Amino acid sequence: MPQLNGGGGDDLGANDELISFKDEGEQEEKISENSSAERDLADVKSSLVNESETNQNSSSDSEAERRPPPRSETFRDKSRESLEEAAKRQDGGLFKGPPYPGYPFIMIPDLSSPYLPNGSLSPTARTYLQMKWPLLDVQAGSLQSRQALKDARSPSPAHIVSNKVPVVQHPHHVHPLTPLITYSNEHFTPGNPPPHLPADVDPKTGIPRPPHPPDISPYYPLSPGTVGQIPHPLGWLVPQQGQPVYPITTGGFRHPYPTALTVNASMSRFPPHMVPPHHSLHTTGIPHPAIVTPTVKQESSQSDVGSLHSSKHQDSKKEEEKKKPHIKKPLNAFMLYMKEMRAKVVAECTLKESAAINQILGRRWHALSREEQAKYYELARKERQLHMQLYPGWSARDNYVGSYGKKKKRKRDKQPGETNEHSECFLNPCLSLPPITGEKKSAFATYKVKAAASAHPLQMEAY
DNA sequence: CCACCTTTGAAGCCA
DNA sequence: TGGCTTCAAAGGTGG
Repeated sequence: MPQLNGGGGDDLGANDELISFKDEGEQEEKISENSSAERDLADVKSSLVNESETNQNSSSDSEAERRPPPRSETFRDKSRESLEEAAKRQDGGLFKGPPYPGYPFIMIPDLSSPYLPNGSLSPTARTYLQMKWPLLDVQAGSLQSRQALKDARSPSPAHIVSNKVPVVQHPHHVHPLTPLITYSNEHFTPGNPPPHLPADVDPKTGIPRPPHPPDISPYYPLSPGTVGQIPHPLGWLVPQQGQPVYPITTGGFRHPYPTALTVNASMSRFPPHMVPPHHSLHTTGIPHPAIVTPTVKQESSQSDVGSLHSSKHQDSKKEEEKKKPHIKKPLNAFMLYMKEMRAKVVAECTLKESAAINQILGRRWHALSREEQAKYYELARKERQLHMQLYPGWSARDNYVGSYGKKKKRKRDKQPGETNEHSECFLNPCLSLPPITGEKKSAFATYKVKAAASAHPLQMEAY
């Protein structure tokens, strides 16, 4: 059941993602913490040639073996524990951060008071809240009531508001949708704001500013100066460009649903009834990029080509497909990571082939610390929530074979250890990466179920 | 022109 | 319930 049911209550911690973290072992954690991304790539570049040999000799160093199966229970226990501890800490004084650095979702035990006693925003809180705020807004949106009702932890609507107000009023905050709208504003038409939107457009960026409710002062102060006062919490997402709030994407990080996020931005500012239903049009009337109309998506009806179908039938089919636009799946954490890092890897490794890049990215993904991965997990969770908001009736099943006329993806008939890495490695040392696909997948499948047992309501219902 | 490759994660499907 | 499959992005490659 794709319905969002627990989005409101999981705000504190995205437990599903918490348990999604691969317990890579403390040893590897330390290693990854000590290694910067750049160094990682450098390592990949410089040592991968030998690494393939090393891996052969020391199979124990393989990804799969180095990382024991996720200990979801322990992990969750730690999470709860640290949550409580974090709460104590916040009560007691300076918010010093989580006792378990690897569990960033519990950094902010109380969103209603993300500030330090001196009034400043806790750095960690700041970082988290910028990812959190959109969710708060979402909460206040269409799902607010039912989520609040469903999850006892979820604050009442009043609380939601009260949560939101102090947060958004903070003078140093950045756009609450920052994490989500860092992808693209390419669909914004600065001079032509949606009719329902107030013509409050940032003169410099052309980004429509959210309205400032009379009872809420500067809701999302997007003035560049303000935004620039603090480091962008999602610098990992935001290319260092002139537009910190809506950095674009060329090349690197084009969001799957830039307009969706824009919609979310709008949604966050508008009452639930204004939230667009699950159709392909954004509130601005611009088709949602996550929605690929069959005419654009070549693969939609290619199976019909050469068949005996009449053009009439094809036309009707096209019409049918037009009526049912293809809504893409929300990106998962790794996909988001790939989007961000691809350009960098391409630049550093002088590679262009995505298969090769993805291998590197996959490796780097595993080298990320939990904190770093947590950002992407959290963002992915936001993505899913937003996606559910935008397309309440959508299900991944809709994109399954047959439902959209897509061809069946070819089966992967390679054996687990049988990759073409060697040939590619010959061409490029960056590609000497250990094959870890099968093991990881099954490992994930295994712990996923465990995760479900203790997952937050969002996933609990799915299982 | 389009499937394939390659990665991880989410979710669907099936026994 | 567990395991497998599909899809999401990306862009070069090859049939």
